Amino acid sequence: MSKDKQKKKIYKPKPISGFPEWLPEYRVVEQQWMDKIRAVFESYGYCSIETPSVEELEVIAAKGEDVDKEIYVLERLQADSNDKKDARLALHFDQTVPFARYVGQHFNELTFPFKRYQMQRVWRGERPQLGRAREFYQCDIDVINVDSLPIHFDAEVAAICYEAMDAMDIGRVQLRISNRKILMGLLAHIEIEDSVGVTRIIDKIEKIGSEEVARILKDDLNIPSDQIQEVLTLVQTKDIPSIKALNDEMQEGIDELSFVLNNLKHLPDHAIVADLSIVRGLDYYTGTVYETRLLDIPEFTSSVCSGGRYDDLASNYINKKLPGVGISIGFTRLFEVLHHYNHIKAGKKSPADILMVLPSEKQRALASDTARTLRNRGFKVEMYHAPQKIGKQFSYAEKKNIQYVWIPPFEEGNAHEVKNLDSKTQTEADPNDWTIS
RNA sequence: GCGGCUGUAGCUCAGCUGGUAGAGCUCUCGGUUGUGGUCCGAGUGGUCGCGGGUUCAAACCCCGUCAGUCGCCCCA
Repeated sequence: MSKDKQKKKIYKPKPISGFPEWLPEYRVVEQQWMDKIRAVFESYGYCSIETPSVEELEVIAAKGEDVDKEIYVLERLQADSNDKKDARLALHFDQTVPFARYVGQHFNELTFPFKRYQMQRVWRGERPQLGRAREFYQCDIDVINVDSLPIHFDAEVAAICYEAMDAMDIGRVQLRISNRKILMGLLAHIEIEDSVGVTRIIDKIEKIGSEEVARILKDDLNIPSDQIQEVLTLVQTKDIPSIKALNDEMQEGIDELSFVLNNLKHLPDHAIVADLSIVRGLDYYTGTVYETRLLDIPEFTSSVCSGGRYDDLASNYINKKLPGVGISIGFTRLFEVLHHYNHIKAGKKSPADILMVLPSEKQRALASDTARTLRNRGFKVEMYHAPQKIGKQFSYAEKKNIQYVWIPPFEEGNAHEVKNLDSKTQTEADPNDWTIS
């Protein structure tokens, strides 16, 4: 062994911005949350599917040029010069598009209405910020049907997502619900052409205020003042039944939204609110739209759970009309934001219930047998890795948040003992009938 | 992709108007014989983001570059 001073070249590890990872004590919480979401989704009979991380670029890019710049494409480091260009693969940037493709592809094998959930990572090449990553988990739940889909599903998916978030102990959340037909109906009635442009500005009303919205609509889009007033008045109305429909589209939107709200009456008061300023950009949404706020973290104003209804998302892939409605829980966003504001209590660093002390090499077989007995009885038991000083073994248990330290007899004929590190009590114990008290 | 701010130990940071690096926490070991969190002691750990320039001398000044971060666009 030479004592050379020359150091090994170390590549200094650093986090990759936008690609979050967690220490064990937070990862365990992340998994618990996912389990809870899954349990709630399944309690309503939604099944799980998983699609590949990649889709053909053509499938993904179908959504429009605006998202193009956010798409990561997959490429081998040394691509052959004769690789086909038209079969490029790209990482999916949401789960709705892959879902639509999936339904189109497996149409004949699925039972409709098809209700599924999907909890996977998605990738977007954006500038990362708090609550905005480049690789993140979404928990999508959608229902899709042939020809038409009953409106009560619009209420059901909202109720499911509320229940799922409520199960995670993340404080109060509020779903804000709107129906695009109401605003679009008005815009059509007053003959505003650029509905996409208008809705995009309206979407910012809470962030920049109604005066600023009015100014932009006037200065940038040349909308007449009286029309702006009409739009702003509508968008700030909280009392849906009081709205006067100016055409069929508006009436339809009002009816649908009222129905959805009525079907969510069983939820707590703060949980659901109508908000006509929610329009969700220029998406494929055609009716109900949702956003969700964390009421206990007012500093964070972005939505943590959004979605809506779409008329025929899969029409690109199959010659059928397949309307659907769905919501996506922004899992990583939720987790990151709550972690940032210290709303997440760290979990245990180890899943083990018990640390089995290894008194000496001679007692390894005994310790190992005892551990096996306890495992067979359902306990999670970690064997200490070396016959080191007992103090060291205790401090290891302490550091890993393992509550019980099991001490096998140091000498034959003596009793086993267990110490509870929380209560500091130590008692004799039999591995065949000991229980956590 | 565009604009503001920031890059010193694993983490949080100090380092005065340029004189070749420090603290706290973490981590490792020790404070004797079979018992953890506290306390005490010691130790490991830094091409001062990277490259160039000015200077006798640069963590500090200048230029460039990269990265991070906040805001915008957009969105979960």
